[in-house]
Amino acid sequence: MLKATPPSASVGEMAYRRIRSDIIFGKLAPGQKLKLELLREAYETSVSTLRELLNRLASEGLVEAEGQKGFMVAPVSPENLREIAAMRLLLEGHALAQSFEAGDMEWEGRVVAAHHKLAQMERRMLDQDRADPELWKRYDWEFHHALISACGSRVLLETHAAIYDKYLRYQMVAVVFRGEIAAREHQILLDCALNRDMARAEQVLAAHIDGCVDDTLARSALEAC
Amino acid sequence: MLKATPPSASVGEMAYRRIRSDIIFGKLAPGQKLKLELLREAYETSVSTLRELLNRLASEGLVEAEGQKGFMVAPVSPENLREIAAMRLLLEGHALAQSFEAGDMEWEGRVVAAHHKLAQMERRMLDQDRADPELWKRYDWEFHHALISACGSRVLLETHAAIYDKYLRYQMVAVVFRGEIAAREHQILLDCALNRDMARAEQVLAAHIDGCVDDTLARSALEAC
DNA sequence: ATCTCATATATTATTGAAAATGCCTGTTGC
DNA sequence: GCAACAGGCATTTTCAATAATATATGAGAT
Repeated sequence: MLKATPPSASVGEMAYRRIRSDIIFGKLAPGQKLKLELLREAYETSVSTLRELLNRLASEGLVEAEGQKGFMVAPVSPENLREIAAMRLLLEGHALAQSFEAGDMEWEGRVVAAHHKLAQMERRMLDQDRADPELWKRYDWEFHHALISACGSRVLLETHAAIYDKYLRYQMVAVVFRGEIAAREHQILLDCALNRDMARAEQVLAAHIDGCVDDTLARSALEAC
Repeated sequence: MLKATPPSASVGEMAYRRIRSDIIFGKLAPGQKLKLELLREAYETSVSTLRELLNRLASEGLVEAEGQKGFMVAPVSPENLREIAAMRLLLEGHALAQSFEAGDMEWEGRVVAAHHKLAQMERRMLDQDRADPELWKRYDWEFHHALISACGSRVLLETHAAIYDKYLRYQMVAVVFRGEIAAREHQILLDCALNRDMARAEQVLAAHIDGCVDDTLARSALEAC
């Protein structure tokens, strides 16, 4: 997810990242039609290159591609959010359990480091000082990813990453900041990780995700979709 | 998965299905380099169109796309098979439980119908008479899909379908036919569904999948990868 | 007024060619 | 003999133009 830009990247790869990011962070609105000609100007690339990455995004589920009628940003709905949240919980919960089993010292280091960065950021966000949602969400991702990084399954990690990004889009369209609650839950998750307390971790993770879903649904006009 | 060809389909869509099928059924070998020019001739389409669907397949994980070096069929490995099998079990098990909860009469009908077709096919396979692995595997898919079709989550069903196809490729590269065992397990799964016996279903499903994995690993030269 | 059909416009899907990049080979210098 | 560099070939990546398809517009009939 949102990898920091690797040294060199092809034109298509750059455009892919930009469009993907613009969808996730709501600059391209859900349901919006994606006209090739307009995108070509906006992202400075040719239609063929565009079609390549739009197909990729369609396969990921961030855009829809009903045949012969072009592309549009994947629409959002409360049901879809709930399904994605449930999916995230299923994948992340399972990965968490396996990570707790297999995690070594190296893993603990990653978790502690990621939590430190996230916690600092959360403190800053609460001070209203320099709120940078994109960076904050990157740290949130890095923490959750670190927690499950010892699960031992690439397939699981990749599937989780794909779902996480879709989940993230919902959070961004209704810019939620459940600062204090989330921060406390992150703290608890860290403690659970270090003590390998899976039962409590699962519980907190469920509350963490469900809470965000409720918040997102409540604060946005999503119900009206 | 392997939808029966819809009435009209665009050139790209046709080529996509053919290549996808050729990968899953082993006509395009794992690790094989996919040269645009050769594919263009073989599938009678242009490079740009090809790149569109190769990008799609790359996003699905059936081909790899290391940047500036073209495409190749996704390689196989024992670890990857085990990860995919574990993933299938996680998704299918969860979906099964929810399906058992929510399944109505309509669902039971679908399950019974799908099982009937599959059972007939399995009988035919055992007679060595007209062995058609592609059709057999389609029915296998339809049965497993019917079982979880009442789970209530599109996201879950789509994610499961993607994983199932990758799993299927492993079965095809080492054409396994565990006829009698699989048939009996399918029968038990049907009974469990009608009786909503989730505990036993989970158990059988795990054995079903694990058994196939062991068989695939044992019968193929996959260990050497 | 509204519905239908034909025409025109806009948009997408597909193609083939040009530019960029990686890869192999053969040669030169040490 | 071996390593490194340069040139040429193979392949991929990107582009702009053509063909196919869908959407919008408007005239004529009911």
